[in-house]
Amino acid sequence: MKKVSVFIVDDHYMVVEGIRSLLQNEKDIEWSGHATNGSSCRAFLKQHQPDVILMDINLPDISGIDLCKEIKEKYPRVMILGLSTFNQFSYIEKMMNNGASGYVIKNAGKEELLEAIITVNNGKNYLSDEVSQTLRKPEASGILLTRREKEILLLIAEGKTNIEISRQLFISVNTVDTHRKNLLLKFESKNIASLVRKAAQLELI
Amino acid sequence: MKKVSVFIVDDHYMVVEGIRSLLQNEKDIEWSGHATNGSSCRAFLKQHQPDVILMDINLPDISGIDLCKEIKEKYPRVMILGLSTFNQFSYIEKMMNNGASGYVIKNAGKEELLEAIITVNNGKNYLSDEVSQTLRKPEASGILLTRREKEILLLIAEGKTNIEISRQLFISVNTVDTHRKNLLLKFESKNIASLVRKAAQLELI
DNA sequence: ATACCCATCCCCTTTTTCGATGATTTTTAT
DNA sequence: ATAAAAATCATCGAAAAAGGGGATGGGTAT
Repeated sequence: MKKVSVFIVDDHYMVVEGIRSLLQNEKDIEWSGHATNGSSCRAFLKQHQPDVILMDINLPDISGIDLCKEIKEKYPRVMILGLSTFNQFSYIEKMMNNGASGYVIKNAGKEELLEAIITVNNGKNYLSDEVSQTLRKPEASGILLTRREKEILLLIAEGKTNIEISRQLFISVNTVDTHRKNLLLKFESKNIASLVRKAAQLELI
Repeated sequence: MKKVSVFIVDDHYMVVEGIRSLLQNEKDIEWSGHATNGSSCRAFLKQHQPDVILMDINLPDISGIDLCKEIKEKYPRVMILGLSTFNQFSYIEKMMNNGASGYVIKNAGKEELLEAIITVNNGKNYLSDEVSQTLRKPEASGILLTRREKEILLLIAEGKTNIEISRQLFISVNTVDTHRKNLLLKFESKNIASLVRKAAQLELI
């Protein structure tokens, strides 16, 4: 069986070093290299395409979420594993929506990391129990938001007014207002302040 | 010269592995062990006292900030180096106030880490340029609120209206309104949604 | 003593949100 | 294919917040 080549993008030297150390003696894994930011990652990919990229969400020059999308558009055969300190719903969701095949938290052990790499290399998705549990979290808290509602919740939390949101999404102010009202209902909040706080506590924003 | 024994407390396995890998061939350093949470760290310290502890700020069972204080009270001779993903004023400040001798960001390289360990082991403080730069501008990350403003911020985030707040605090609605305006100014927010989000992200509410 | 910050209070106008309903079209799921 | 869910648009009035002024005492630190 051919070795799986792994490339890592993470600005935290200690994490890169840790993963290198974890993987270096694995016979099925080939260390392809690493980058500490988005642009050097792009430069590397022009020369080589690894099988799997481990990608941190927080990079100095670009969000790992955007970089993920960009890479999947150019090199769809490269599998991407999100990598982050945070087991946070919004991050995981965005990475998966942007084409990532899995998501691993940095406290994962060697076995989990290996399993994740092998799994996504075989074209399947990998989410650890912990992560997929987090993906189900909004249900657990009893608040199920639609795609549009999540989108609008984010914009509200950024401080956008209804009119600004309506322009940005090319919909009527009335529609934005309706979504806003539905959000207030779902969060059992009587105003935006308490809504934003609850959303922040559920780590939805 | 006696080797410096180093113990690490971090719940991120990959970081522990990375640091171990970085330090394992250093002749001046002795790997003392690691813990992934506060309680196993306490248990270890009852048996052995390393020269230096590398301590993550975000631990599952206790904040590294509190743990730092606790350890320095019991074992003042143990030197503590804060370790975090974040170059954030409030964290650095709290760690140093609780007895840490230094603070290292996880993207630090081998040389910096070594220098930090050696320096704090000699009883001196170590702050990287990056970190001490952050410490010099408190306004950058920390918004200074007055007592009353904090109080009112909390009530706003709970969804109270100005009138409700005024009744609760036995002050005029106008006063509450003024505080609200000042909060918006200080947070550079144009409405409550963005204010609450920023406050939540700074963990003020 | 004299600035300075804080907390308090007041007025005004414009903009936005909230609350209550109703309805149509588009998507999604079974 | 059909039913359910989501997204869309709308009107109305009341309430609240945003944005702009200005003003008064009470500590407190130099």
